[in-house]
Amino acid sequence: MKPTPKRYLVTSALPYANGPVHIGHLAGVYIPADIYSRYLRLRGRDVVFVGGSDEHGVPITIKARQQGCTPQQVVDKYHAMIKKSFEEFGISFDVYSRTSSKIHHKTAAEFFKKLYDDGKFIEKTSEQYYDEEAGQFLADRYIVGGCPHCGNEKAYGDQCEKCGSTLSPTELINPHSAISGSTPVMRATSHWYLPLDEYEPWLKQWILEEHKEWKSNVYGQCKSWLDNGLQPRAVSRDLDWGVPIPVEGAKGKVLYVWFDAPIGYISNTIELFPDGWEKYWKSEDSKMVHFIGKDNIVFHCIVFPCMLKAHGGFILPDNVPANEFLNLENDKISTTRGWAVWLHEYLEEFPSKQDVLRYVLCANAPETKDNNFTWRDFQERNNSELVAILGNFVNRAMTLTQKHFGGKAPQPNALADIDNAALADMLEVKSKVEDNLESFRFREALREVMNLARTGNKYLADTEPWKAIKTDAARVQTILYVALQISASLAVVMEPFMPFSAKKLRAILNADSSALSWDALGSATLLPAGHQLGEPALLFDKIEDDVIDRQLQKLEQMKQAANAQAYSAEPQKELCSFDDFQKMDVRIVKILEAERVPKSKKLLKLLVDTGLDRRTVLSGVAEHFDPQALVGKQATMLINLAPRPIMGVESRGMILYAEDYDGKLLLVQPTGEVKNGVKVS
RNA sequence: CGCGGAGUAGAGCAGUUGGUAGCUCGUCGGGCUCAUAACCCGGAGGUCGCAGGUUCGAGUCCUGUCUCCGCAACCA
Repeated sequence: MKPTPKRYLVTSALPYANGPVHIGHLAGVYIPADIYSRYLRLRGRDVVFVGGSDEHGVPITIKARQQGCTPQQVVDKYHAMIKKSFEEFGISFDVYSRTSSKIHHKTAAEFFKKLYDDGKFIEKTSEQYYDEEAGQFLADRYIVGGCPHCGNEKAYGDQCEKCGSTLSPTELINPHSAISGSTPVMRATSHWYLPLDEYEPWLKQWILEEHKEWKSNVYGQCKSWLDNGLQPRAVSRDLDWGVPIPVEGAKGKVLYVWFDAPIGYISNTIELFPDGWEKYWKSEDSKMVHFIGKDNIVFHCIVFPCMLKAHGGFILPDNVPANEFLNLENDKISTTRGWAVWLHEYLEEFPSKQDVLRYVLCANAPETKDNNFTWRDFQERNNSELVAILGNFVNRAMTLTQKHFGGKAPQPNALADIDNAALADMLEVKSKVEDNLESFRFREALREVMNLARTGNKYLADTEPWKAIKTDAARVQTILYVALQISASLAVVMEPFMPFSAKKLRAILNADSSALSWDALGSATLLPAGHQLGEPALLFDKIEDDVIDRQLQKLEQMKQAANAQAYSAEPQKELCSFDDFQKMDVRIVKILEAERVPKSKKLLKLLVDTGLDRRTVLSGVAEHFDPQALVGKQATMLINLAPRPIMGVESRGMILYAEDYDGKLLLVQPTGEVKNGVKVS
């Protein structure tokens, strides 16, 4: 067992400031990080919880171009939105800053300079595509062209999404810039690289040997990268938005965001403690924990530690409890497809229900695997857990005390076994919650909180004070005293998870947080006899079906709106001659048989009657059609396309489909049945 | 055979070092009536993706296999 650290440095992934934050961000990163930080503070530990917006990188410049504003305006807008959302949800950052800040630019530049001066980088020159019209080098993703493998016209510079093959920009046929549409030219540019490969032996020792306790998803992911061998990574880019490279001859170059962003953790700590930041970052008795999502594992477990190591003098993360992803209604959360629950909108529709969402997202957090958020589950957990178990218990204890003892905690008498058992359970909750939180098992910790409320309900059901009051008021004094102690303990233990409701409960109990300290959690004297309780109120309210139905409708509408908005008819291709057209022999054919090609995801093997012969055609549409649904249908086919073997089967022609805006495929058919083999011209 | 993660009751999820399969919701039956038709007890429901193997004993370890998710442009 390691000694208790002197201080903690808790970081949470910097959200990218090109959009608002949604429930996935909250569940994966910010709620666990906040619970952890709040818990540590309650235990009196020295903790600094660092957050901030990541505001550099190409996508922000693209967004600015699209919206006709400056990148700074884009990040100003989203930074403000994101920051506000976090505040409203009680994410208790000690500092929430941004990477466009002066301090960050200075810190990141100095960090780079130190590594540069110490000779930690290697410099390489390469040829890259340059967009002369936009006046900038193009990231792979922003070069579009024909896929050399499948002929897809809209393949990206790094990958063709149609056939799935990995590409490099130079392979594209007729490449053009996604920014200006112009044809890019090759131009030489030099960049600095961080030779990650040189750190491999050290990383293997540090992670694979010394951090076997990391979560399996994190450890496994790291092991995979290390086993595959690391490559040097460019730390600079040709771009005008970011932290300028602070060396001679680097005009027009900025730090690559992956290098720049994690330094934001340091910058933001400096902003908070200009004089005292170093002890958090450079003292071996500090413990650093990074809260991130699974997509960020490589940066926080491999790249950033290498940067810190190369720089020297910094501590390394003690743990990186990365979460998996949260799905929404069985579908991947996606900004572009409009499939998300945005925090700022949630608060408009569920005012002062931050804790309900905090509760649901923590109880169902994707700690070990991707999980699913559904509005029905949200309603269910609110109604049958928060309302029926937690809120109801507190309310029972309160109303009984109100009714029989004028709202004052009664004097307890001799404790029976059942009282002692309840108090013992209550005391145990403290160590259970602590153990779980220390090892990042947040959902389990939260379950212990709810179990305490369940214990309370059972205690009341077993002791039946409403009956006992008729015969033995002295006994009821003890019972309600115990029930009130459990309520008070709940107020304490809820605090990290549901800070708003904890505060409300303290008001109901008329006790402040100094009386209800974490150290006193589980104590049988949290509310002394004679203590005057506050005004009774309900902790949580039921959520009705119609409210949930409205959310479901809204999601559906957003999705459709996003799809419709994303659609615009493609521009006309360059002119072709009548001769070119005449070369194509397009016919109406009938599909006779259809079956899936074994081992393939997308391919269907079709037998068609062309009127001339019967032949086999392959079609990459298995994800869109049930083979049987195609049998017997007429279709339009290019019959003189050069035969081509695909996965060992020769395809002789191509069936034509119309692709709707939402990606759905439709057969192209004549409006009535015609003879097989008639020409389309 | 690219790599990693995951596949456990109707649904959503736990199962830390191998030792009689759990939790929440739902469902069925009973109890209670202080409580936001809330609470408490009990029952039914799983061959732990599939097939082998190691072991006295495996959801838990090993091998093979199927399915889903993710994978260093961006994205938690």
